[in-house]
Amino acid sequence: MSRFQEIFLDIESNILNQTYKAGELLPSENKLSKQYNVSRETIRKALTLLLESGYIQKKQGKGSIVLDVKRFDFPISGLTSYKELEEAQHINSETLLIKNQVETLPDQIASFLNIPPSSEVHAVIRGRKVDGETVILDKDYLLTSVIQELPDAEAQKSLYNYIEKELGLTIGYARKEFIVEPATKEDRELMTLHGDTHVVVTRSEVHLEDTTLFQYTESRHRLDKFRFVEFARRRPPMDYNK
Amino acid sequence: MSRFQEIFLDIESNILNQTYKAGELLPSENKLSKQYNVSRETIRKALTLLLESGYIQKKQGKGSIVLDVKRFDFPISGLTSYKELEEAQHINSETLLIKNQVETLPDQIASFLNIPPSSEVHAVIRGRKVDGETVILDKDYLLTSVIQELPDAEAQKSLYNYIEKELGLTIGYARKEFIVEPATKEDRELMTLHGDTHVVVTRSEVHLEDTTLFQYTESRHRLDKFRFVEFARRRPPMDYNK
DNA sequence: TGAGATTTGTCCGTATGTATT
DNA sequence: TAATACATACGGACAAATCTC
Repeated sequence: MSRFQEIFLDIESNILNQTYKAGELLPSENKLSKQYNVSRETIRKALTLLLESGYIQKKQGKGSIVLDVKRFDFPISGLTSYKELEEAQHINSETLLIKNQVETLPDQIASFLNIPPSSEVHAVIRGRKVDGETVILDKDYLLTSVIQELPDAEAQKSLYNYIEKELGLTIGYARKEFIVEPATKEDRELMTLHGDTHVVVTRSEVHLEDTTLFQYTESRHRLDKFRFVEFARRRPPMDYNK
Repeated sequence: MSRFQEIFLDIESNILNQTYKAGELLPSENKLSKQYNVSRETIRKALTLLLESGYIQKKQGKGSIVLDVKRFDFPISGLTSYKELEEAQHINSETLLIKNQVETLPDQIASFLNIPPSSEVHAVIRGRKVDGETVILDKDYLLTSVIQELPDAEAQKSLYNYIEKELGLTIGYARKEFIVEPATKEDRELMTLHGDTHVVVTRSEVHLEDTTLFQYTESRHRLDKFRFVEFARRRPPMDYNK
C-alpha cells in the first residue's frame, strides 16, 4: 500500500477512536509531514482522501477541522456489497439462493446496457432474509465471457468476494439508479411484502477496472427496509448552455 | 479560477461535445502538459476531477479512457439545488410558496441535529408543480443566526442562489438520507398523491464552508417522480474490527 | 489598524517505481 | 527488451486566507 493511503488509514482510525475529536483541528500539514516523516504533498494526498470521505473540512489559512462523523451510521454509498454491509452494521441475515443458472440476457436489459442481444450470462436470484422475512430480492446477471464459472456455494456467499479474491479481478466503478416501482408478481411471491404496493429498485451496471462491463444488478427492497445515506460536497453549478 | 479547474472544464466540454469520444484514450499526461503549457502535476489534478465525476477511467501503463457518459441523464447527486436541476433537465415546473415565516425549530429536529432546542429559524414550505400536479414538497429550516432575512420573493425563486449570490455565503457540504415513509395528512393535503400510501423522503443537514450548520431540509417526493442516479467507485472494504 | 507568523492552495521540476504494449 | 504511460514521492516557491499581538 502506498504511503499516503497508510497515513489516511492511520488518521482515519485516530478520528474514529477520538484521538482527534470532532470540532478540533488536525495538526497542520507541516507538523504532520514531520510527524510521519514524509513531504507535505504526501500529507495533502492523505488529507484529500479524508476530505472526500467526509471526515474533515479544510479551510485555507486555518486548518483541517474534524467533522462529527459519529452521529451518522456508516455510509452506504460507494459500491459496497451486501455481505460487507451486513458485517459493518452487524445485521443478522440469511441469504436464500433462489436461482443460479446460465441463460441468455433478456433483450430489454441488453438494449439498456447497449450490448449485443442474447449475450450469455449467469442469472442469479437471491433473497435476503431478516427476522424470518424476505425483505430484499437481488437479481444479478454476470457475463460468462468474464466470469466463466459460478458455483452455487460462492453465489450463496458473496459475489464480490468470489470475483475479487478468487478470480483476482478488480472491480472499478458502477452507475446506479434508484427508483420506486409497483411490486411485480415475482416480488409478491418471493418477498414478504405485507400487502405493499411498491418496492424500491436499485439498478446498476458494474464495470471492471479496465472498463469492461461484466454485471447488471437489480436489487428490490421492501419500502421499510430501504435507507440510503450520502455525503455530498457542493460543486459550482454546471453551465449547461455551452 | 485555478488552472487545473480550468483544464478540467475544458476537457469536460471536449468530452461532452465528443471531441474526445467514449472508448478512446485521452492524450497522455505528458502531451496534455505540453499542450496546456503546465506541469504534469497540474494535469493530474484536472484528470482526478474527471475521474471522480465519472468521465474517465485511468489505467496505469495505458492511459485515460473516456467513459460513455451520454447514456445516463445528468447525475442528480452532489448537492444540486432544485432550481439548478430544473434548468439542467429542462423541466417546466412552477414553485408554490406555501409558507415562509420565523418560528422555533421543532424539538424533534433540534435533537436530531444535535443543536440547542428552540433555535429560531425561517420555516419555508414550497410545492413543486409539474403539469398541474404538486409532486414534490420541500420543507426547509434556515437558522436565523446565519440567515437574517429571507424575503418571500427570494424563497419563491432559489434559496441557494439567494444564499450564495446575494448573501455571499459559501455552501460546503451536506449529509443526506433517503428513505420511504407513509404519507402524512399534510402530504395528502398539499400534494397530488392519487391515493399513494407512501412518499420518498430525503433529509439533509447543510453546512457552510466553515462547517457551521445553517439549514435542515426535508424533501418529500411522490413515488413516481423520484429518481436518483449515482456514480460510484469501488473502495476496498473497510476493516470494522479495529 | 496593521504587521508578522501560521496554514492551506497552487504550481513547478525532478526522480523513481510499476504496468502496458 | 525497450519505449511509453501512469503512480508515488520529495522539496521548493509563492499566493491567499486567517489569526495573533
